[in-house]
Amino acid sequence: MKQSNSNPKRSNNQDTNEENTNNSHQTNFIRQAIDSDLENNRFDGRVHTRFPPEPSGYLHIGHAKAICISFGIAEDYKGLYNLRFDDSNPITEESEYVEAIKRDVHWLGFDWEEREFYASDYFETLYEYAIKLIENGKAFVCDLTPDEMRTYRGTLVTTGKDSPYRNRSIEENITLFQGMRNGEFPDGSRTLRAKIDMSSPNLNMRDPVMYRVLRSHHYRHGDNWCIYPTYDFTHGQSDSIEGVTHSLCDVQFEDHRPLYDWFLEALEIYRPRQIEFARLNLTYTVLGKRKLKILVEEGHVDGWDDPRLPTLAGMRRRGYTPDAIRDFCTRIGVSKADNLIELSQLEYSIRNDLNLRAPRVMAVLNPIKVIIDNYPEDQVEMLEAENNPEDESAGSREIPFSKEIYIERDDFMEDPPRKFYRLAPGKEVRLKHAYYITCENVVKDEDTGEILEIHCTYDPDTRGGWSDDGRRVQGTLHWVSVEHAANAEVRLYETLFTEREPENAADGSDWIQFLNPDSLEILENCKVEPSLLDAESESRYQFLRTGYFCVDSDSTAEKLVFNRTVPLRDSWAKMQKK
RNA sequence: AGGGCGGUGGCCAAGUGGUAAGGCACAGGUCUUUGGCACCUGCAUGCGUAGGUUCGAAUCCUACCCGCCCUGCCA
Repeated sequence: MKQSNSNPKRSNNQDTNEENTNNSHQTNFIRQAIDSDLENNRFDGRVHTRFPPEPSGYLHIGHAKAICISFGIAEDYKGLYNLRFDDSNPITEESEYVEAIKRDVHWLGFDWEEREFYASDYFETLYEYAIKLIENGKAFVCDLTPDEMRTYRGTLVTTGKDSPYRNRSIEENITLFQGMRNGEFPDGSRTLRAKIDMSSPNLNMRDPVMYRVLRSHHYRHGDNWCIYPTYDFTHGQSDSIEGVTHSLCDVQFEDHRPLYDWFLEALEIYRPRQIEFARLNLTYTVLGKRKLKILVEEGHVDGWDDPRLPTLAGMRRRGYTPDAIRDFCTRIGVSKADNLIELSQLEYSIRNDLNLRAPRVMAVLNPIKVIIDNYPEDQVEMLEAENNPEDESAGSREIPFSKEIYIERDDFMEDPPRKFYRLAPGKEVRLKHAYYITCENVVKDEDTGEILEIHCTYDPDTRGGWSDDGRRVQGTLHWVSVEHAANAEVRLYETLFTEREPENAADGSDWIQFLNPDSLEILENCKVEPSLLDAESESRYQFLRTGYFCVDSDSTAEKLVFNRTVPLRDSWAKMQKK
């Protein structure tokens, strides 16, 4: 019955497969730097990293890259990694984001154990650090307004000028800074600044702001503070406090590294090493907190977990697996060069993963009815179907077959072109797991000419899809029994943007104009095999011959809802385009 | 224009003076009860450009060109 198994060569390919997938020992410049630190015993043989998101938005695939780099390296080196919320700006931060970020990092498969930290928990220490710098004459309270400060800072090509408040006495600075903390001054009226060098070519070194007066409710510390430290005065010290060895971040912070080092040296505290890498860019989408936020808040998409979004929440809902995302991250590598990764690279990783784990199932997206004239009127046969040809342990199931079935409208053509291996008048095809059928005629709507039903005959000797006479058929179609079909809504997604680089398309123009009006197509009238009736939310399937789909959270027993994660590769479609 | 960082095939990316890994994409083929998967083959006489050093240069030197980032009391 079940044809003695497929290709024997398949099992021999394990080795090559292994090498291609297991890229975790790929080297890159960061690992080399760590290797060298290990050799020189720079951090007593420790490797300790961190991922420091600001809880002001959801994580996206670009963050996944950063997480995989920082946490992945720590895992490989048998080191430790911290999750630290960089929450020094109360205006944009919310605990909803904290929860979402934790959920997403866990989902990706990383466990930071008890090492969950909040930069805001270091506020008191940071304050003491600030006092210490003032006492050492390395920080001062400045009364310049934001506008004035901008003027004093100078430009890229001209040096800045010292603030007139730069030479206050230590005592006065202490008093004033305490006054700032005590709420004696209005928002924005004073800042605490590091006393570095107003003529530095690196603008970050031109007496950068360390503290600002800001009466804003902190999601974690309420109204305990009315001064908040800036990123520069928070990040490095947080790394230092936590004993991080390698602080891996985006290249945009390269210019901040001298300042990162300066604060730690001035404070005479432990100094981690910051190393920068290039952020991820992906074709046909935007990555970047503020842009994603605009898409969500202006209603261009349906929330942070809209399956069209490159957020981890959206990708999860779309059907992406953590393994696929991590595989993607290792495949794209790490360097400092600007990059723009092709979407096909991501799609490869998810197809590759789902091919091995997603059960096959039959679903007709655009149904057309087929009546098998010579099949007994009320007969129902249960036919065996393997669940996954790539995984024997997945077993098999039974699916009902009867006189009336649905097939895909695209699988029939009245006047087919050459090489159309599907159903057409007079042609014989195989119904997957079932029988060979031959098309005899079609019934059309007299007015519109639309095909209403297709009449076929079947060959009872081909049960299971095999013929003893060695006869071969050109094509194999998926189908669903009319009587047993379950109704489903299927959501098909295209890229969110029509441009490969929405941000760099027609120069200077607004990226949002390139939103793809066809990014979502809803098919209401899909017919799926009954085994799907008890499919759980987020479970993933391969709809035979069409793509990978997952059960959406909107799905109910009355109305199944599926999201298309990614279509199968389609060489027939490709051929037709030529 | 000042500073920082980059430039290896369509897209990523190894390469660290000894004669251009690998992946994705693409093209062709084998196999096939998924036009899927898998498998095979092809795909940089050249590493931003021009000079130089060397027996030998993507790797070293010089000059130039191009790209990205930096003028928030955001991170």
